[in-house]
Amino acid sequence: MYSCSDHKSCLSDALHVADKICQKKGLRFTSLRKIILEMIWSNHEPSKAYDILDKLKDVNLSAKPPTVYRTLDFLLENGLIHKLNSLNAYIGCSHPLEHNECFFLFCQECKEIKECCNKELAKAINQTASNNKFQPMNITLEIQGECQECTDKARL
Amino acid sequence: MYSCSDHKSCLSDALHVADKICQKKGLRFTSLRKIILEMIWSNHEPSKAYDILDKLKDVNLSAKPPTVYRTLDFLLENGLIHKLNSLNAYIGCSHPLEHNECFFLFCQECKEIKECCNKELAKAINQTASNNKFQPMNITLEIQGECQECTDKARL
DNA sequence: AAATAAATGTTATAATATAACATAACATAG
DNA sequence: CTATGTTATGTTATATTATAACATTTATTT
Repeated sequence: MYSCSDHKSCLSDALHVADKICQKKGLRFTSLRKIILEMIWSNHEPSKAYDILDKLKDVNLSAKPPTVYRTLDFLLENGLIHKLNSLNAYIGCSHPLEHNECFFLFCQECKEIKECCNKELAKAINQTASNNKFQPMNITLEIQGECQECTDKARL
Repeated sequence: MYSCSDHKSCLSDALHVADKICQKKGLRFTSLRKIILEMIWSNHEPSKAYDILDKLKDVNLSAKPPTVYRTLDFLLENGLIHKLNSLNAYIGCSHPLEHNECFFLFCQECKEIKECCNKELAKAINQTASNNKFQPMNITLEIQGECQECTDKARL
């Protein structure tokens, strides 16, 4: 699904923005936090907590589940990653600076995730909530399906 | 959130429709399936698998996790219940006969769920997917927040 | 340099879910 | 009605995801 012409810059941008955000908020972007964010950004596929743990053990023998989950919590709280509830997995946030509701397209073929923040859609969702006299606080919208590239490939 | 004036009929309707659907599809609405669907419909709150298991043990000493999960799978496959991914919980489907995309409002105060099938919103979601050249197959939309009643109560 | 706060280490366990194989109940063809 | 195949349930074991609670280390502030 993805055509990030240069994933290296994709990754380094993410780390740079994370650093910036932490500075701004007076938070510490420790090496553990950086390493885990780096792992999550190693590709555009969602990362599983225990896969992160396994990789982390290569550099940090003493890594254990709380090591990972605490760090994921930190990254989640600060909008640097998102949790995909339908997959029990985590993905880097593609625009942590300009944030509001955002939605996910997950291709079941190539396993890649695309984050899409669409104001029209956000409006429609808020409208639905308000029609139901409901005050939305947290929205999970995850669309599973097939991306164009994979559909095309299947046709060959 | 809910004002089903008569929950007994709410429940019996659900069981009746489930029976009808199984008959139509040539499936067996066994007593285990019926009991579990009944438990899920005992209120409008999402049910957790292991809570169902605990209750089930009162009537079926030998119940074990697969007993519950297999039955949940059956009910899910046949559109009689939905899984709420953001809660790891299950809720009865309020209109299993006329089905397409449906969305959920979960009140964090009273813990009740309202299923809302809104064609406008479904259209907006499909539009977003199609803008991204994406073929949607399965949509998870779960809105957490506060319902009117709970907001009002908090104001007292 | 001491006191405080924040981050990480560590042990244990909780909560959610599935794989694999055994047995029982039901459906149906002969 | 009974042998046979199929569907459902029982059973054992284990995988996966996540958190609680307390100890230690590292950083920050006084």
